Amino acid sequence: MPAARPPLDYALLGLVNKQPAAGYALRLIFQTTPLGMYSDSPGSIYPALHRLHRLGLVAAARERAGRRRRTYRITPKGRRLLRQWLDAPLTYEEVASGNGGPELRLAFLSDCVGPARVREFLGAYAGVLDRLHADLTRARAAMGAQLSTSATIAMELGITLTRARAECCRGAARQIRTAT
Amino acid sequence: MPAARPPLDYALLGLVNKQPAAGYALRLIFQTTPLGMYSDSPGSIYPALHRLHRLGLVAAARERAGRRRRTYRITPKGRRLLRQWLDAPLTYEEVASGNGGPELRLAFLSDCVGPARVREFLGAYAGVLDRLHADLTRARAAMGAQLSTSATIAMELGITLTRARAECCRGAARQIRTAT
DNA sequence: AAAGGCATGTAAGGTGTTACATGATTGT
DNA sequence: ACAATCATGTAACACCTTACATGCCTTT
Repeated sequence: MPAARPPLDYALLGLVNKQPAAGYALRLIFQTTPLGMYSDSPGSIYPALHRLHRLGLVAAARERAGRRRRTYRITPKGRRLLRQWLDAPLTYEEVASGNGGPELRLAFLSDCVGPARVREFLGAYAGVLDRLHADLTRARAAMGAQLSTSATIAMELGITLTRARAECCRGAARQIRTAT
Repeated sequence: MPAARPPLDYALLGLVNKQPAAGYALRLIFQTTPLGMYSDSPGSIYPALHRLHRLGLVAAARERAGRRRRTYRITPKGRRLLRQWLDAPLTYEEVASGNGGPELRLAFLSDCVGPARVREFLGAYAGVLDRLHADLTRARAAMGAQLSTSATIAMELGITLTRARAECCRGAARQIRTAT
């Protein structure tokens, strides 16, 4: 199996999979959507596209007409890697780490798999979130009174949002179920 | 003003500010609390402590009795930097970037400032979240139908959680207000 | 013709990750 | 004595950030 790539690579791969695009257009997407958590600066996007190209995950094409521009599209190899990343089971660590990994995968899921898999993913996500919620609740009980006021608030915030996230996932999964 | 430090440095600074601790104990904290979003591996914690020491933000002390261990405590200079980081106004970018910056600051806030400032921070956070919520809602409307099913779900998830976060903040702020 | 946005690129520096390595202390 | 845990450290590598740099195209 190929080596794991950084999140930015998967974000780019997912975007060019949906539709071929140039670096600048991808930067704009990062600036104007909730994907804003990723870089958006030329110093990270262009090197990332170069290494995706070097790895054979995307193909580059110069455009003749108009502006000097390099359009990238995904290759079969890139599509395989993307698919593999999307198919990987959700781990507790991935969810607990709190980087947007699961959401990123969710964003691209429908471009590669059917609604059944999306529903399964949402169910798994909700399940892991339940476990995380239980652990956080336990941790809060253990730390109890030694937390400061604002630390307690931060903790409660984390717990509440974990629960809300799980409920959102279940709600979305139900909608998919009824729509199928 | 001193240069901005990476999030891990502030996390460590906030922890040793509350109570002096050794590297290993700090690692355990990262492993067992919602701070788990930060490293926890020896290869990141120890170098981070070394550079905090080099910068004069923490002081190190070998323990004579028992295990070979190096306990770190915050210095006045470190406390100033921590305070400055906590006092900095919340920016839209900090909130939108979606790394846990605001929550990290919140976690340590009560160790340095009074409840009035905590309340103010929560209010500001809620306000920025409202703006972010409006922008996300607008972005969803703009992208509209060109999103896939799962991408729509991811988008809705982000919007819903942004709102939930704002409500949590307001709820917490109210509790502080009544408790004062 | 000038200005502003489009479009890409690179270099330096710091930082996180992974893997490896060492040794002391405690428990059994 | 042995194992597990405590406790720290380093080296290689890839990555991101920042800053700088270039030039074309479109608009005014």
